[in-house]
Amino acid sequence: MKKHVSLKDLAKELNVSISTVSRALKNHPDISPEVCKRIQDLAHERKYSPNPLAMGLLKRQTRTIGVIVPDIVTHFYSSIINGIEDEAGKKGYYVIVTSSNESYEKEKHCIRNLMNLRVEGIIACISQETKDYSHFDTLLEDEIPLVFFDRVCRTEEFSSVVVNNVEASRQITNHFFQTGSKRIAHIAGPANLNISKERIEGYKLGLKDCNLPFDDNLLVYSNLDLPSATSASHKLLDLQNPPDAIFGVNDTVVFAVMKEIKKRGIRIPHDISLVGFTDDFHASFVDPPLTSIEHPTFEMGSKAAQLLLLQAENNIVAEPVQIVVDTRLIIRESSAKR
Amino acid sequence: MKKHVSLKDLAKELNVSISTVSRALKNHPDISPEVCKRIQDLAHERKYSPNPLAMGLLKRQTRTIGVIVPDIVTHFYSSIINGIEDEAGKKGYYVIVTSSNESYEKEKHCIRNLMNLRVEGIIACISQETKDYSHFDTLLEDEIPLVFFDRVCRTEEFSSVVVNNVEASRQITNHFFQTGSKRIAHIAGPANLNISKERIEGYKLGLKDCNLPFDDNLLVYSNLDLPSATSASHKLLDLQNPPDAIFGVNDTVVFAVMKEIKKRGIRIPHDISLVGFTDDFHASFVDPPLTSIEHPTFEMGSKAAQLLLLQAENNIVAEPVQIVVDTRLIIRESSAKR
DNA sequence: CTGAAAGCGCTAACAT
DNA sequence: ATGTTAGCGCTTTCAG
Repeated sequence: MKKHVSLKDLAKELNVSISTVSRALKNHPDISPEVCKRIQDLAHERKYSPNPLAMGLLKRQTRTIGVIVPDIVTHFYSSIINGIEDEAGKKGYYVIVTSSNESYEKEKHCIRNLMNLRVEGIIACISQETKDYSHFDTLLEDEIPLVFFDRVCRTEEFSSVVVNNVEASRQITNHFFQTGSKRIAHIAGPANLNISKERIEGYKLGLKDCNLPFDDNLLVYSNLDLPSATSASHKLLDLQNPPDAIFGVNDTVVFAVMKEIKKRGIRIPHDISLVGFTDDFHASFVDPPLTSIEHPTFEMGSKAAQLLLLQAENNIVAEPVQIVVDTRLIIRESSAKR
Repeated sequence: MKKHVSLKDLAKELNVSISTVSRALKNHPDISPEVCKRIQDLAHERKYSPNPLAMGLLKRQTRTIGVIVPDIVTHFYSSIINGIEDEAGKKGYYVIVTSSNESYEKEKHCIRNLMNLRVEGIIACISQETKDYSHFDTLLEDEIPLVFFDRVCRTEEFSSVVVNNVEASRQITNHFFQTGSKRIAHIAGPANLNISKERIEGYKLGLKDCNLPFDDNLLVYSNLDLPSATSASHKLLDLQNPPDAIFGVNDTVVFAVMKEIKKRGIRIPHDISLVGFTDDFHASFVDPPLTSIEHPTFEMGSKAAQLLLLQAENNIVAEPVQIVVDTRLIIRESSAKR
């Protein structure tokens, strides 16, 4: 790699001082127009660009923010990253994306890494394993802004961007009832996650709305991977009195359920209605097309970035706020019993 | 954001010089064991970590590599990014991911950005719009290693990781013939891309293998987005003598075709066999499950990173090599005519 | 064994 | 209007 041209190089070539060059490139009024032009021309010719490391060292800032996602290949996360990068890019920030792979240990590692890198803030979605939240203390201590999205914790201390989980799953439950389902089941995520708890709460509220009893057998827990979701669906389908409707904590889980249902020759939605939760890009391509809760992912990402950059740019840690974005139930054929 | 502790801070606290601290932390043999221990203990207590900006400035390296993808939400790319990050992480490099959004202008912008950031190398997949390749000259001039993957150019000058495109689409064509198809169509990508050209070449070779004539009407071009793919499928389905088999340049295109076919009540694979090309994670979830060419995406990413880091770490621009990874035809129901 | 000094590239206060 | 200097955090000669 060749050495990039520096102010010093330009200064030497033009027989002026480094500070003159520095000022000229910023159109400082003190510099005489001709000198200014000569310097700018040469800088342009030599393709000068300021060294961000030197600037960062001087200004004690890296113009970089870190992102921690449970995984990067799920459409939900990559789409949120898209929103984050868009917003950050507009403000001249770089984004370092790291993945916890749903592991608590890796999550801690990501934080340490990003802090060592001197990011000016972190946007995170906690891993499904994370039950202890003390690893975020260091951010508080060092006054590094942190914004959570989707899966959150310590919301009194950190800002967050979430969806109306309770309302959304209540809506799903009601939708099931309105389309003729009576035994509505829910495959929840890991019990420690707020999204799991809130979606369960909405589920129960929905049952109440419909005057349906809560049946213990119809609420099962699953980790957020295919094998776990498959075995969760076994639990439901093997019941003596199986459900006539299932909704899962997210689309990935529901895709697995769908596969299992088809394998058994059960018809969707005739025998069992099925609804997902994040409206993955592919929800409309599966067969039958999946009813799901549409998340404004890009917007969630850009909002989280806005929240973060507001703090990073002003070098403050603001009072925590929580932005709740609205979702929308997209009704497709998987729940069209009637 | 609080100031991170520096060597200077530690030195002051212990009444020693900065250089002593620096040496102690590296277990330099010159430093007396007790002093060494005292320093290391304090450093640990104060959570000292070296400032990467200062190090980078000194060593003229950022330990950062840049990635340019056409988009980040497509599973193919996010999975490759996964492989890149894994490999880079192991070697202590950070990864900055940027997206061209399939735009030539944005691609140029990404390169400029990454170079200004002083990345030590770039891994790129060119956008569908890119027909002129001179924007990569600057990398050559500055001797910054560049590795292409999937969609490549200037392979005499830059290393690359690609798949056996010709062979794979030849295999698809033969598979169609063997399962009873006679009028085999191909939806190709933009004509400027190597992947389009090579897949067309394999298609033609496959036809020859099967003694099938090449029919101009059965080869249509599409951009790599849903609307364009939809209109391409119209062209094929509206033919007086429509095809009985279609394969597309990638899965995204084929998903769009599938939707269109279903809308018209045509049966897959009974009336038309369908085959994709990247074996997107979701290929097995659509209905019917999609036959496709499985790409070892994670491996492609890590191989590209290996190729790049070998150069970055040794600060050389090596002789270009091309790694061709093998793909595998995964036969599912969308092409199971018999 | 330890410290002082220079320099990586840059800015800004302080000369001139 | 331009130059000099100090310092951001670190390593590495060179002195002692």
